Amino acid sequence: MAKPSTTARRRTGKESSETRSQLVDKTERLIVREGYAAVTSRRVAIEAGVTAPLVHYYFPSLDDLFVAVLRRRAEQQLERQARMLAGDEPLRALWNFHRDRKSAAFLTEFIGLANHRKSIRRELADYAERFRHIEIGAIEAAVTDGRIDLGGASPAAVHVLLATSSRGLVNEETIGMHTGHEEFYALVEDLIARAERGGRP
Amino acid sequence: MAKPSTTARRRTGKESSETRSQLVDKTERLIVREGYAAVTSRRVAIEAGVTAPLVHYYFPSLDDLFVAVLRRRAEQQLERQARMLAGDEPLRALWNFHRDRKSAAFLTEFIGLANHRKSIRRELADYAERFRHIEIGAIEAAVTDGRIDLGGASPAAVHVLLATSSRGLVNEETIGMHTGHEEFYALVEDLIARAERGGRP
DNA sequence: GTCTATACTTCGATAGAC
DNA sequence: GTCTATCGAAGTATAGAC
Repeated sequence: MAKPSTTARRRTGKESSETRSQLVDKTERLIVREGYAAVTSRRVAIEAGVTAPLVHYYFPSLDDLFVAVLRRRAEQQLERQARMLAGDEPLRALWNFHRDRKSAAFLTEFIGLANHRKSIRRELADYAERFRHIEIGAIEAAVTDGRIDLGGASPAAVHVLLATSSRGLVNEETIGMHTGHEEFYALVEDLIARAERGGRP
Repeated sequence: MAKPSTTARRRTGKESSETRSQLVDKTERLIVREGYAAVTSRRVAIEAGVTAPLVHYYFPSLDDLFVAVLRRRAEQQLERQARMLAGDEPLRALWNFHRDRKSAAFLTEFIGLANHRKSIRRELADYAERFRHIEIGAIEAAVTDGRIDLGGASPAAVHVLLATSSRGLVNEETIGMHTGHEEFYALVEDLIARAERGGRP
């Protein structure tokens, strides 16, 4: 992959532009379906039915485009997350939230991107920490209210368990792995059911 | 990234070649340090101190190079795995084995690669399933022998938990996330200690 | 077995017309 | 706001000399 430049530009499209929004749409699709390496200004342009220079008009560098995709998706997910956590069963809600295939694929690609692009790493880590703090807070609140009982386990630890394993499972399924998955799902179901009916073993 | 060709070649370097081995070495390093997107025939050639066409002499396409790297690493890991599982504490051994930063980074990159390259997907899934079956077998044997007690949990489920969460934790650490990690490590330590001293809660 | 030379493609990005 | 035209760099891969 060629090195992106860091030069500033004079003209840049407005955030409110419909075309700009379309470019972000198509890029997000491309990332989820074919991976971040499939994202080139030419390819995005074709998908959106415009020309490559127009992509650079809105996003001077490809990193700017990646960051825009990340921000939009993260803000949407923060809203979904808030609705999700409003319910009465935070553990089950979280588990289903993280098991979403598109979310897992999206996050996997951005972790890969972040591994060698500093500007994306900072942005991704900030968002991911925000999500985590909110979700841990929801679990803690449910424990305090007596709605769930983790049997003494730390809410933070339980959250890390659900978040990392769900992503891992989806990754494995994507490449065709299945061994142990059914058993693991049963284990998580059991843990959630146990916590939500009061923590008796 | 440009499309690799699938054309066959007439001449190809021998597996025993020292140069070939160096190319696989440098590529592995590159993948772990900078990600699979950093692997190009020119870049690998520079790292190994040879010319780009020589890379194509040994590996007609870049996919062939990736597969060679995967196979060599997997075979080395199968040997390490066997030594690891020969000990008396299979759960702790597995946990440390999977927590290895290089292994986690390597696997993360290949999962990303496998998501959009069929030949690599098959190869990776086959190896990963081999690893998993062997490790589940070791856990099952320890349960049967009475060396550990999982409290009724499935060995397969426990293995999936350790394997996926360890990889996820390393990924998160790499981009600078830490929230909940300490608590999660404590949780896993507790689970392992409990299982290895006989399963009492 | 290794290298030079090179064909050909695609990339990110820019200038400037419309 | 969108386009055509284009630059220079980098990509995969091959042919053929040594």
